[in-house]
Amino acid sequence: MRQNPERRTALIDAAIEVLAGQGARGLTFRAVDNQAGVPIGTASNYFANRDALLVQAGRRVFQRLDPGAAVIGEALALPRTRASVERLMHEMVERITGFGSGFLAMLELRLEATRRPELRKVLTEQIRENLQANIDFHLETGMPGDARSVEMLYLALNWLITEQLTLPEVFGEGRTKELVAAAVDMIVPPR
Amino acid sequence: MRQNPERRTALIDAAIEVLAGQGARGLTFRAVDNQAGVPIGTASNYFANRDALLVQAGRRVFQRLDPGAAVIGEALALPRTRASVERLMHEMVERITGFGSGFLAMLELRLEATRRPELRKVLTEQIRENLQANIDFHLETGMPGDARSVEMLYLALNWLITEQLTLPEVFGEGRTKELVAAAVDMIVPPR
DNA sequence: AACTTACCACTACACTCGGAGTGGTGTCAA
DNA sequence: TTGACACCACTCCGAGTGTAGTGGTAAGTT
Repeated sequence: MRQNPERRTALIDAAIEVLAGQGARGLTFRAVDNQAGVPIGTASNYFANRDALLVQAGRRVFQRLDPGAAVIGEALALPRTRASVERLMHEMVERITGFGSGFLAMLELRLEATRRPELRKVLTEQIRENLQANIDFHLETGMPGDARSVEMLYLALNWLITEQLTLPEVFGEGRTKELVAAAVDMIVPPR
Repeated sequence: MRQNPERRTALIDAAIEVLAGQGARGLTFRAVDNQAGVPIGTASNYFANRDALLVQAGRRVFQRLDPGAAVIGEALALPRTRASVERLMHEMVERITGFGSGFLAMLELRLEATRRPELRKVLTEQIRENLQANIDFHLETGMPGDARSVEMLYLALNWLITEQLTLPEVFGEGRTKELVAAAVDMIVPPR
């Protein structure tokens, strides 16, 4: 088992691209090697089997989807109004949509998790943490809305992103902003 | 190309189960044959190729997810209140969750649609119709809320179902009812 | 009633493809 | 000099597709 960390990360990122681009069906060691531009057989050396690759991809996706400190800092400077929440939600949707392959890979992984208990455990943990962090941040900053509001935004916006990434013509990409705004308007109480 | 319609339907339904159970990766003619309990090679005789099978599965899922006339009739007899909407939404979530393999298959198909224009066309069409029918029904019956409310419920409840079917421990299955109720409370205006 | 046509279930198989894994060699750095 | 890793070649194996072929059955025809 090889240990070069940069190379390992590069392989995992390649796996994410493969997952998004070719689906779980296309995720093979060879495909990862090709995507990463390394010689055939390399991924074999870094991951004991396909399962290990999936689990590590599962962790990595969330790591990359996380907002940076910059976004957090910016949020702290905003007034505690519904308009700010709207802005933050737009930002989040933009950010995630911008890393579309990450979100699609996560969807693929969710479906895989149906059949792989270990992967399910990892994803559940990551998502719970993520959601809880969002709730805590929201409450601590004193933005309008409670924990329930955050959960609802989580639900609505996740499917909005899913829709726009998988079947963009259902709503039309132009309606994204409008729908985000509507979600916030309905879910977050005015202040 | 064989034409026996019952058998064809049985094969497509088998394909849906395979999609849900083993993912797009596992969807092969052989797997479908096994699932349907017919001799190996049968699916080959009914579908020109894997694509055709996917597209037909795409249509079938929606056919089976459709509420029957019974549900429609029941809805018409309800008072035009938020409580009724809540009840209808519970019913819908129950119904879809009850055909979990159908919903999961649809998710798999969505992801496949990313790479298959024809499948994307079929799914987009089905979903637009479906959503529009929901909106029309809602408006015509005079239930509280407008088109926007229906879209929001669509967003939130779809992801709720996704969450419960793929990573049930994130929220816990026990919270489904509560979350549906919360969604309706926030999204549908009181009347 | 015998014949014919058509359809379909079922079987078998040839052929291809692609992946997994392994062992070996070269290379660089400690 | 030794160990770790990149790179490469090669083999084994399983799976899947598509097709050709066989037998049976039902309906229609003369």
